Amino acid sequence: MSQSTATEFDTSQTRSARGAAARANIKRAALNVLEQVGYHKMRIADVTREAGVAQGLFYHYFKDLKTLTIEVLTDFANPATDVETIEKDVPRGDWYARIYAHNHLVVSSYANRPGVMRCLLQMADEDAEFSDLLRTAYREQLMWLVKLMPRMFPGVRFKRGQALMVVYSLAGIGEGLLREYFVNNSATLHNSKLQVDDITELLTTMFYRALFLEHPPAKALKYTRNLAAMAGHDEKREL
Amino acid sequence: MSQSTATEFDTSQTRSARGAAARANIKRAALNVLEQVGYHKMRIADVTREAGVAQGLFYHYFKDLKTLTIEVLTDFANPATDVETIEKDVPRGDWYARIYAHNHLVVSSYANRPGVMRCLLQMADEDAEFSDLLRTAYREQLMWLVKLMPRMFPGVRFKRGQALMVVYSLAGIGEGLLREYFVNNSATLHNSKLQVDDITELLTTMFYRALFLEHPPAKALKYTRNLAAMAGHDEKREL
DNA sequence: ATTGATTTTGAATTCAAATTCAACTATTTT
DNA sequence: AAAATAGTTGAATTTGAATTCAAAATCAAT
Repeated sequence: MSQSTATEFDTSQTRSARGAAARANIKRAALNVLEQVGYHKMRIADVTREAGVAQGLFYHYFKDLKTLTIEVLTDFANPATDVETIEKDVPRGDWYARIYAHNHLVVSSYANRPGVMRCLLQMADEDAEFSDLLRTAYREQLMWLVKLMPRMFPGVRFKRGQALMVVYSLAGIGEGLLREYFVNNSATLHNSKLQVDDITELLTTMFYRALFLEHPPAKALKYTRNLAAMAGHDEKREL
Repeated sequence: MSQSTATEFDTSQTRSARGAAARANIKRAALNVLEQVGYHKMRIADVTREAGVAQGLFYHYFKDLKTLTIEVLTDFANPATDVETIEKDVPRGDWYARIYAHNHLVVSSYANRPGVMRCLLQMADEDAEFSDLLRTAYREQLMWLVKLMPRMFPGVRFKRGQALMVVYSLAGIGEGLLREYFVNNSATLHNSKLQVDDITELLTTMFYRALFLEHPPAKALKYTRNLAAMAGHDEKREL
């Protein structure tokens, strides 16, 4: 419910520029604390210490930690939802590039702010309203593909809701891996020292393969080009 | 740290069958509470009320909520990790059936105890040791496939760690969908009224497609047979 | 430079929930 | 059936953190 941008006034909010700055300062501090310790371990004292203000000031600007956190996380997540921006450099009809662009945004977010990404999940798990917000945004992101599926594959007579289910399953390709790689910092996965680009490429490749039953065009690939030969199902090689 | 099975004695644990029963009763109650309200909202009073005992009794058997929860969740998750059992009905070399069997277990768990599945994630997020436990088990599950990849696809020269990354990305196919479908009870997804079997089939199909660049054998399919035609990338149909 | 509004402080208070424990009950042993 | 041991109760206490608030500091306007 609370609004998205930084400087507005809403009864309990700021009356002057000074106040707005103080309020923003607390939000900045909160983002740091969230990144470091996560939502459940965060305390009001942590935030005010990080902000360098007295504990009581917190209540001048925010109702409670949850309200503050939701506001901070909403600010953080909002830019990510603008499909226009995401696809701005994508050539028309270049599906690989299009999927890549979407994935790149997510992978970057995980790479840059793993702690905050973790908090998005924590808060979605905590608060139904915030959960809806995120899930709706997520679904919107997927809808362009869902709507296209019937035209993309005119030979398929999709069942009710089936295209959506397919896209959701595809969209999951990244989640587990990114969490394991960036949030949990899995030593096993970090054995293969990968950059954001490599990971994005991997996810996009797998997505593309499941969607089109084709490996993406070789010219677009670096890290996964060698996987083009990963195909066919040789009955003779069992076990 | 704490051990897995129900009836042992470990200083603070039971000295008689009666005690063992009381202890088990509290665990049973805890599982119910976890299913209903989740870990973060669970209170000791909730558990003892559900168990029908006084609050003080809790401390006779458990150190704190976290210890109890980890024990309960470990009991819950353990049966799921036995690869032998999972694959017992799978014909040798039937990859579709093999992947299906693994997926079926996960989908069933989500369908039967969505709340507890949610708690697994909550606790993994909360406690590093438990997180390691789950993640290690998860990785072990994936390893059979990882180890097989080089023989499966002799034409591919895998880079260091690449097979693992590929398998992790595939394994993620289900996660987001299952969470959305069962934990969040997404109205949008529930539009297509699906059974456990259908969902398992969908996930398996997508997994199979990304892995082999082939649609699974039609005879194995019901819900996703129509998706076989979802293939090829027709350059002419843009937008 | 005085006034009035806004911001800031930090110690005191409140609060929800965990934790303790002395007394009580049930069961087993001798 | 008395004694010893184990299990159980629930009211009283402790804990840790949120919340309040009277007083102090800052700032903008006249």
